[in-house]
Amino acid sequence: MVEPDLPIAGIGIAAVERDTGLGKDTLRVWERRYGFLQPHRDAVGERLYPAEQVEHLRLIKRLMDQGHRPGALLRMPMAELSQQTQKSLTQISGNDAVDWVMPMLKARDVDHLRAEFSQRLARDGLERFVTETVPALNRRIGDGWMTGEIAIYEEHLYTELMQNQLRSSIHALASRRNSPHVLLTTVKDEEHLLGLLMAEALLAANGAWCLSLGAQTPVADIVGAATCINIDIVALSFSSAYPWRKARNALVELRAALPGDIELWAGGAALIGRERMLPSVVVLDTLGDIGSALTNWRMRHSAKSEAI
Amino acid sequence: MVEPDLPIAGIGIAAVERDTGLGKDTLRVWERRYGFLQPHRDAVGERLYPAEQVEHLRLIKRLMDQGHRPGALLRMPMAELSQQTQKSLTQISGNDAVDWVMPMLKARDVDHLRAEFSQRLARDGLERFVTETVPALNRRIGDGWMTGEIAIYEEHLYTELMQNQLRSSIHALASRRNSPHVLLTTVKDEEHLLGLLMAEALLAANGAWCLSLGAQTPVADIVGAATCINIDIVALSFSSAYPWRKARNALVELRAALPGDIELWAGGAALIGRERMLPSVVVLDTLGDIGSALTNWRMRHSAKSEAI
DNA sequence: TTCATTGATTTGTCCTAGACAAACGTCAAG
DNA sequence: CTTGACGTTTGTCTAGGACAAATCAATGAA
Repeated sequence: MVEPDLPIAGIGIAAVERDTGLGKDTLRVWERRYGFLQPHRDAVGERLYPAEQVEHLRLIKRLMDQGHRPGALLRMPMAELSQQTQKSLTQISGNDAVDWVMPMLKARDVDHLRAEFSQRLARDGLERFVTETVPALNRRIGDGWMTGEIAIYEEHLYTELMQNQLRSSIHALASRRNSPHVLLTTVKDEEHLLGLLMAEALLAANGAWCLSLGAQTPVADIVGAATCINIDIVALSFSSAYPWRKARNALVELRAALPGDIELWAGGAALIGRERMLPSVVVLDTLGDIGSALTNWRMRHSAKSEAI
Repeated sequence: MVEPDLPIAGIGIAAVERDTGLGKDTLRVWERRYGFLQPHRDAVGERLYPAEQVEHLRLIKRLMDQGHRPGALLRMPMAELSQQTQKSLTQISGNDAVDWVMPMLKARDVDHLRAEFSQRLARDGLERFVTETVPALNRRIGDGWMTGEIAIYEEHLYTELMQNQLRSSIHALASRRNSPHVLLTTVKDEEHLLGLLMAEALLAANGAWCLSLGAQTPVADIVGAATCINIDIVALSFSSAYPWRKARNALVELRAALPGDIELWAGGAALIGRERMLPSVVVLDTLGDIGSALTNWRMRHSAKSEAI
């Protein structure tokens, strides 16, 4: 009876929300206010977005994540938009040091990718690998996705392989004495684990005792876990795709719910440049700050325990 | 200027969605239809949910995930609700062989848990560990959560530790010749990774070359990846919480989209006893079937390649 | 019995349009 | 250069109506 997969006119609004990260309400209000994007309607009057409009929306989202404001972008025709993206690309790449990843990914050469990751990690050391190589690779992959150079599942594949690499590195590390117990996780709707794993790797490499709860832990659970397991620091990661407003709300809520003697550390692209708006939260602008933040913690902590 | 943290009357609807996983629309329509949960309103008329109502909602969500229907739960008072949870677990437990896990979990003794997992794995071997110990532990943990014996984050904690254990075991294994290339993942809305990892561990232990894409890969991406990476078998996992009808639809859709020479294997509690309804899909009733299914594949495959 | 089909009910999601406040850009004054 | 006031932009909330997908209950067929 149900025989779909006719030449479909588009995808529903929920699917667009999932694919682009733009809320349903936002999509509807853009349409109402700016007359921007008139999706088709199905027999019942529900919106059906054709693939090219979704692509358009993803471009816009990407530029918004880089700091552009919606108002301007929405009035821009598609051509000018891709021109904008080109501009933002050129300032990044040009880093030939990571271009080796693309051919391997295109060739789906999983075994060689794994080997290359291991080799570079062994050669450069975990700290340099995580602070330099991995971010460069991430950017290269992100660009490749933007330009259509690689497909979505290839990005997915890269992420999965890198996560495994990091996990096994972390597993091999032991914690030092006089080091904080750190609880790592992400909040609801933030499912990017890669940034969290990178942070965990650096923390572990610096001797911290780490416990990751994985992605999307409810606030109440974070508080429960942190207070019961004798945790010193709760660390959260927010990817660039995460709306800054939601991140702030989550952090404020968590800070209020957490005992005062447990520190709250947060990092990720979504928070860069917003430190001033988050009092009583330690905002780490870059991965490199983790090391010094840990040193700082140790100093404060040893001073305090000596004082007692 | 912004000075929150007065004795707050509750949290906003977006925060409730984040914490409970129930959609905003759903929360509003429940209120309209069943008069269920009348949250306070702030000065602007926006909903403010007190903590106890959020707790109530989470209990309901939990029971819904176990297959109960909303209609009944929403009319039930809080007391009867917790009674329900009690009932559904007495039919299980009674396995003392895994009771050691509870005290450790209650004591948040992470280091000892890790050690205990490693030790049992080394003693019993990966195959027996995955087919016997882990399922028994999973059941024990599930019961403990239902009885309120352990908190949600403790379950979360257990899952995370066990996943890490399995991942590092898998990492140490190499694939044999004359073994299939297997792509593992779950479909949209199925986020339980533990079952998938258990399957991957068994496959890898039997010499298969495994590639996991993690959870919730879109069907189109699965097909794209499988056809490009020279995959022999696509393996999917469905937890007991997943509606079996949705699982069937996903499998049928995937089977149709996948080239005929790629096999489709599926397993998990959601599929038990439904094999007959899924022609041209290899349904694995128990984890123990994986070994024989692999042997079977090897026989068929070596026979075929000799025939050529 | 066991399995598929039909019809009634439940339940989640989408629709419209109005409203408001937080975030941001701009300009002026210290 | 920084700080504060003001206007604009922009996301999210609210309301009730509507529909279709999922599920339950009962029926008929193998």
